Amino acid sequence: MGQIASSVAKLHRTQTRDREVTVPAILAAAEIEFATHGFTAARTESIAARANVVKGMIFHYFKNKEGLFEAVLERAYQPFSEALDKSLDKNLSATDALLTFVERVLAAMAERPLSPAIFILESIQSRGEHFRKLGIRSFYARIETLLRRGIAAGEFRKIDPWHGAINIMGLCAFYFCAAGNLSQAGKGSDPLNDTSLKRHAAEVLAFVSQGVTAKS
Amino acid sequence: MGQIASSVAKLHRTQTRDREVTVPAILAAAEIEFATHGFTAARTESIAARANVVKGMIFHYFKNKEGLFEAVLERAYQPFSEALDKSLDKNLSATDALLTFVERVLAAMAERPLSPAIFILESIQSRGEHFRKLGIRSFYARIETLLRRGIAAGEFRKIDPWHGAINIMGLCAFYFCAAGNLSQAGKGSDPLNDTSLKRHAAEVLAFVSQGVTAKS
DNA sequence: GTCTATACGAGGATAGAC
DNA sequence: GTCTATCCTCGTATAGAC
Repeated sequence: MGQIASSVAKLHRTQTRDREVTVPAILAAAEIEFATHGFTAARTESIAARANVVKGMIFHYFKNKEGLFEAVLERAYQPFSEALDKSLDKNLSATDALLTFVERVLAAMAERPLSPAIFILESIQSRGEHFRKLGIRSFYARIETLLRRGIAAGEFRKIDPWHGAINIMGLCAFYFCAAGNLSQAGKGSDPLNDTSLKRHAAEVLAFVSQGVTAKS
Repeated sequence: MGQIASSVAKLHRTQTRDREVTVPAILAAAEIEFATHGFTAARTESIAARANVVKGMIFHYFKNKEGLFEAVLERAYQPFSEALDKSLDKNLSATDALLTFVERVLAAMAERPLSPAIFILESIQSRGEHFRKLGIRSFYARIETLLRRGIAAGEFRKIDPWHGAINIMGLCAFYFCAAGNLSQAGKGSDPLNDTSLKRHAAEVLAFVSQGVTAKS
């Protein structure tokens, strides 16, 4: 066998990359693809290319496109769920618990700027079954409970806790979803760079703080 | 020619429906389709079926899918643009102008509950060229100007006008985008019925009002 | 202006070698 | 586990009759 045939054989030889490399690579690539295109418009081929694997691997590890999507959703939801857990466990006043929560949510979004888009896309496309599995229902319900506690304690004004929870999440998330346009519509600086994100966090915290607390 | 052949001929005969019927029907159907699926995942076949016309009509009147999409975007944007125009023209205090604007935006969204989703989807999928044509840039810029005026007058606290504009739009729009899930995640009542929408409007107005005005 | 029929490409998913 | 090759469906867009 000559050198040419040998290197062709090399090209075709199975690369040894185990699950622990391939799966995270696919998940990371899929998050980008789903977050920018939504479920249907996302292309498995693009995901595979970005993850630097072959398309078949997606079906090997996740059965089908939907299985991959659910894995991505679950992975994206975890930081938010944890943010809520951590903020409620401690014995904080309602105000402090809420602001801590918002801070953590914003930090989670800053670390994963695409995750808000995934949830919004899922919401708009109304494939709500996925959300039920993730326990989104209880997510909002727990924010509601926190708000109710603050109202009862006289710390918050008499907002509707359900709408309050939505509005607070909206303040955090909308910026990230609109960032694509904002970068064109707005100023020169990238809305997702560190400086912009810090300012966003500060602005939202101030807005929430002043928006929900009772006038003294 | 027998009766059977005659009625076949009737079935195939051109229906006389002019542009003034067909075009609005297509636009309305397309708004629903694009708002729930986004540009790529939207199906011209579904749009045609919903509009009760034949698929070819879409290409006849709008050249291609993208032409239809732009027409839908333009149609969806108008009410928001008008809401801003009307609120700024009058000689109102910054506070009154802002609250009037928010009220009008919310009314426009209530009337067209899918329009926020269209803009968010457009934003996420970053086809920003469309936005530039619509003048979204100046849209946000004009809200900024209004906020700056209120800050200068001492009516608003020292928020960042750029983030303030985004946050205010986020408070209005997020609810509509999340409505799909909210209906499952939340209470029994439909988040888009009259009662829910009125409450949303009231909650957002209160949140904005208290969130931006300077403490006296 | 409205219809039918169809070309044409894209993309999800599978088979089977290594 | 990884790769190539391929099947098959679906969806945009066009051609051309009426």
